[in-house]
Amino acid sequence: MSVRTRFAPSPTGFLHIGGARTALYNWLYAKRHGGQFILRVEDTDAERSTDDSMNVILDGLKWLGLEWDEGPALGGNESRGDRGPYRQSKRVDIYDRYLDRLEEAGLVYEDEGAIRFEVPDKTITVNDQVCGDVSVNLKEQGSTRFDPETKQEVPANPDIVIKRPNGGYIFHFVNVVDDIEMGITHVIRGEDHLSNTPKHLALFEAFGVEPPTFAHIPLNLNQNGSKMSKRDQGALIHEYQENGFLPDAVNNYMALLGWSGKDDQEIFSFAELQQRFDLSGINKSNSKFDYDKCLWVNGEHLKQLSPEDLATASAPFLEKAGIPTDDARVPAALELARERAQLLSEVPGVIATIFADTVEYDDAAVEKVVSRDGMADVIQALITGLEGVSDWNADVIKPAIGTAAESIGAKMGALMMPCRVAVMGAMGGADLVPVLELLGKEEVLKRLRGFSEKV
RNA sequence: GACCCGUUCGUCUAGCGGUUAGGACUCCGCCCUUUCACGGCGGCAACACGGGUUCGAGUCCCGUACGGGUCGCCA
Repeated sequence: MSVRTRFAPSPTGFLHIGGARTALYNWLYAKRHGGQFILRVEDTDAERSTDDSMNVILDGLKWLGLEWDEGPALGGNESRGDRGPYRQSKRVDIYDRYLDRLEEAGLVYEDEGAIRFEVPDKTITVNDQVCGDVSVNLKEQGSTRFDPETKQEVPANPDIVIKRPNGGYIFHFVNVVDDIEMGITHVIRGEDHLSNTPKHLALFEAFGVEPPTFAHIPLNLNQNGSKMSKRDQGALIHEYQENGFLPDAVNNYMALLGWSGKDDQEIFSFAELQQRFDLSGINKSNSKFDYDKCLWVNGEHLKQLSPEDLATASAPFLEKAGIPTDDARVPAALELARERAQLLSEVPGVIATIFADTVEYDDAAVEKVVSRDGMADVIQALITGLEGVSDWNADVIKPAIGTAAESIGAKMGALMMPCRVAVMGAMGGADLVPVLELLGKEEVLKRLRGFSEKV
């Protein structure tokens, strides 16, 4: 039987990193085993669900490259796949049919207008692929309830509500019905659902259906050790896109948060993840999100990007910074930028000066250079030395700076930083000599002369 | 509070009875670069605690502590 996994988000208006990671694991598992990845939108709570909030999630999945074989189509009501519809709000007739079956079997009853499913009084064991066997008796466990207000145990009805008085169906019921109807073979979901799973198993049994394989993955926590909320840094997928992360880098980092390839490899291409990912590599304990490491992973992916992909990925950020993407110097500039940027959003900052009409001087950097003795001579030597360069390319420029240094009895190193600040405006940035080449002789001399007035 | 899951450097992790407990991020040195980075090398830093089992426990068992989760007519 072919593997079928699903991601079943509730349309909240955000694609959260926890949800995205769950989607990733389901996607990888399905692809690894040549199966299908299904997207199903759990919008039974009509008041909270809008098309817009659903589309945010769909957009996020598409950005990550987690395309679904079956599910709703972006922006509209069309869907692909023959087991739809893939939005629970459109599946009410199916749920009605399944409820009829439970009624015929005498397993449900009415309670103050709601419909309850009577759970069996016996031990139910979840054979979880990550957590092992977990056993519980729902009748015993659910016979009391903790009241957070009074902090006391109060009597409770262990039978689960599956339909509201207003006719709306409840998560546990629709989740199981849809997994049956959609032929889901493997349920990979957050560990917060582990305690719900015995209820789901009871429903599978009531329908006489063999349940899917379950794998509950550990949760991602924030730096404080509590569940990531949308306010935490790195929590929302669309922010990764805006901040200049590469989708594959985000996938890479998410995979690492809870899964290990069991060797020392940390950087995985998307294709490698598909090859390597397996449930046996999922670890049991919750992890804390580390933004710094996520940045590092992104930087590594940036280095490995082909020149073409780098250009494509950088384009929106260059445009936002006013750098013309059709400038012939852009490819060379991007090569200079990639090795010192961790985010695409940092790329323009590294190379902007190449395309600028005027230099933006960093006051601290200028101060540091200008305060040195003999700086006027240094700048003048640079001007004179570079004026004499006829064939303007890096191989000639660099020795010319050395010669200029000799002319005033200085070492070349003593000229590099002043030259950098004079021409680029700051102590940091892209490799100096290639920048000089890209800038062109005329512009470099113009900047040096302009700077000499500051000295 | 009851039930469930977990616990190796600050963080992500390797380890599946015998290891100088390995790697990565971060941080700090040094080297390379006659600039900024990259890179290379090195350093700091961990088996929650207490009992067992065993010739021998990070690895197995039981407690305790701590963390997380669930206990809805949310998903």
